[in-house]
Amino acid sequence: MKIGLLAAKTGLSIQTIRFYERKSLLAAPERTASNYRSYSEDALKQLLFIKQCRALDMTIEEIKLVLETRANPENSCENVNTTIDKHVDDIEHRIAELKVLQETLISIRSACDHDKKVKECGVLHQLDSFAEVCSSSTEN
Amino acid sequence: MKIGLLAAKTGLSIQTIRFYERKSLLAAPERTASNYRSYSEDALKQLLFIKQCRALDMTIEEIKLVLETRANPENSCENVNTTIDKHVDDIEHRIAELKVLQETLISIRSACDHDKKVKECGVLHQLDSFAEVCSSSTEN
DNA sequence: TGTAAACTCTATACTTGGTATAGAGTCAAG
DNA sequence: CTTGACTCTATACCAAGTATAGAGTTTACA
Repeated sequence: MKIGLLAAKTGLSIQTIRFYERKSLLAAPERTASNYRSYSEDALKQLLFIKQCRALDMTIEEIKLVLETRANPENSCENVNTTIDKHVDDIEHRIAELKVLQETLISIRSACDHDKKVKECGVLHQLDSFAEVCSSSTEN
Repeated sequence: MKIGLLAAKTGLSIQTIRFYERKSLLAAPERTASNYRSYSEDALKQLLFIKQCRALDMTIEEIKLVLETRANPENSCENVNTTIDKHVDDIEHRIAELKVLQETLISIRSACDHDKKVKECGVLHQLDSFAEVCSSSTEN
């Protein structure tokens, strides 16, 4: 099958498929006489696997590692599990960071309830205050 | 003050300061006879303000908007508040997405408790299953 | 058979928020 | 007077794609 059909079947864009090939996530396929890429069913399955991994927010390097491991059925799957575990950890950290951020933003936002002028805006004053504190502390 | 001192005072790198200038977040400063950038205290305050906004994960475009609004004390602060509100919303969405992701990953991870071989690894089978489902459904 | 639309090819530039480098010029201390 | 620290511009790089130009190919329809 040609790249357009593969793109339609996977829901990925043509450029993304070529991008994955460049990144060695997907083996370079056969070419027709006119130099068009010609894909097998295996390529389709591989792409769907990759898409699933990307949906789990794994990086291309992580996916590459998983694919390499998967390629040999006798391999230990240890580093696949390690990759997933690390990934779970990363996301946990990110969620924690975003929660702190969220609270900070909500607290700042509460400083200006109504539509005021810039000079009276509590939000802007809050954003400023950090700058002032740091500025004076560096003047020592 | 020269850029190295400004970098030390703000905790930003020299390249980042020049980058903000290129992005018009920071006005181009005076230059010395030898073409070195020469910054005022106001530039320091502005940079700390920007740093605070970046710590809140605001984009450069968002910060630019806030800075422009802030520049005129008689302006309404409405769009500053709108920016913060939108930002809170964005983060909320992102947290929700990450939570779903986290659950999916943990569920997948639970499919392989011990260090097995690739062919027996429940994690890999889970990652595969999505591909198989999609693959067969596109064969209709 | 002609031709126009739809498809594919490569190569390149753009995005965000910086970071890192090369190669050149400048300044201060010993 | 030279060495080291500083600064300058310009350029390339990162992730994970997206978008474009300009050329060649295939398919459909008249």
